Amino acid sequence: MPKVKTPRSKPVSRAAKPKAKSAGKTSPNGLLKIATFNANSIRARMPILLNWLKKEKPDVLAVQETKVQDSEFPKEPIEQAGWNVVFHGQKGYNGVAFLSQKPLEKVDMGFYKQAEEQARFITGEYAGVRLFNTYIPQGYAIDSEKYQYKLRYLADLKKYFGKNVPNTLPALWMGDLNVALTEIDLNNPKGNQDHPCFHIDARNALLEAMRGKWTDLFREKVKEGGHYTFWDMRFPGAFERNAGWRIDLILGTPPMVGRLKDTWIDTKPRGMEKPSDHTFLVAEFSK
DNA sequence: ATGGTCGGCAACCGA
Repeated sequence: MPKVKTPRSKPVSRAAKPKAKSAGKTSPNGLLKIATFNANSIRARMPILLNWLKKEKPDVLAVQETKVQDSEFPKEPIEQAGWNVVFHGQKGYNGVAFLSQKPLEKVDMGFYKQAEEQARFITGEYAGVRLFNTYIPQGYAIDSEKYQYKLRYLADLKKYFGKNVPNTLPALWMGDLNVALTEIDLNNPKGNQDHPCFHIDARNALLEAMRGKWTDLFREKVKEGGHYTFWDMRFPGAFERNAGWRIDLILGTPPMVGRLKDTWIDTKPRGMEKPSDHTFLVAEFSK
């Protein structure tokens, strides 16, 4: 297959933009800045997380795979750094959180009853925008029960959104969706037809959950491939070769598509501390 | 690359 060799730092990187947004805690450009990050353990990623917040000052950061039960969640260092935080997790696996400048309102831990599903979903409202933060099951293998669980989870979310999110509501659905929607959203589409994150049933399940309601905001602005948010750590040099996947997404309802000003994948935090396998995705909206 | 590396947590599971 043709290898898409895109230098990670070139397009859509923060470095290419004028640096005028660094003073004060609130973005001086007056935009609503929303971000998402799969931390793969929030405790292991605390330095990179706090550095990033200090530098980027988003209004809200959605975090997935916190991998910590609520009693062990590192609430104090986050609050001492000046951020509000709500979270829900379980021991060792999954777990989601919102870090925000102002407290979120109407926070709800989930629509499911089981602990695992609850640890994959959190919602709240910020500045009149309803936010959904999900960690979609990875699926393990397409012939496994875990894959069926993934498809079911996406089908259940579709129902939930159908009931709770009218298209006129300003809303964002973000997180680790664990699905690359099209061939340009992963480095090796031909070799991953049967991968649980690219298999046609997973793609269709996410498309179905999105249909008529949710727009992939990064793809709305950036039409070329080669921009990824995840690189599998098990493949040596995956990051350097840009052998990645765009599976972390920020989706918006029509009002938020209209308000979208900019969106980018931040490659700069890598190397600051221990590297992680996912990186930050950001979107800015008019208020 | 039919591989390998992390993180959690204490033997392997999950990504």
